[in-house]
Amino acid sequence: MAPGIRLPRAFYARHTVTVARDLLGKLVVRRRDDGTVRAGRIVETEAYHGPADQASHAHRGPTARNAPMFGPAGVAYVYQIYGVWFCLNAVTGRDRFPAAVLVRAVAPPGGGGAAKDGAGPGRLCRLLGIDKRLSGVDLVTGEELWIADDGARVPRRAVAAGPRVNVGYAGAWAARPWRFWLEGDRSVSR
DNA sequence: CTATTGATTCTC
DNA sequence: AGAATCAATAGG
Repeated sequence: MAPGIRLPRAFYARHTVTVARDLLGKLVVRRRDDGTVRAGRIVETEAYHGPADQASHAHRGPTARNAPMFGPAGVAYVYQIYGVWFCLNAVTGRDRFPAAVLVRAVAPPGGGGAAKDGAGPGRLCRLLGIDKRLSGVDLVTGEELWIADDGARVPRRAVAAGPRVNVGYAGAWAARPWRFWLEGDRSVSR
């Protein structure tokens, strides 16, 4: 069993941007089918908020792929991009309001290990063995994937904010400072 | 900077 | 049905 206390549904059921900031420093915990457990500390996130957010997959309404975003908070939304990479999101906000936080990068727990392995949303999913079978699983009650708080404190000044990446098509929404990361962490994507 | 890659989504 | 689109990444 990995260290820490699993985040409750109330953690996710807040404003997307608040959840994105608060997820920094938390642990993504993945239990694989063979029973082994892997974890990574979140060092970078992005917020996606509502049907009006042009950068969000939910902007064009519900589809088979983004259905979890329209459900209750505390559920995983995993999708495949460019045919190759998976990206992990945590659904946030009110039930039926499409919002989620993209986990963009994790650091190997314990500080050691290769920092590059968790830098970037695609690499993090490869590291933790996350694929789209995990889309729609409940992060609060599920046994395969959840997010935990091990008590690590994140100083306010260690958190940096800026525009989201690779969403240039989103017009004015692309400029919103809805990406958060831990300043100076080697695992933050670039 | 470009190539890759295939599920998902858009347009007939 | 076929065409266009990507919440990336690796390699020049």
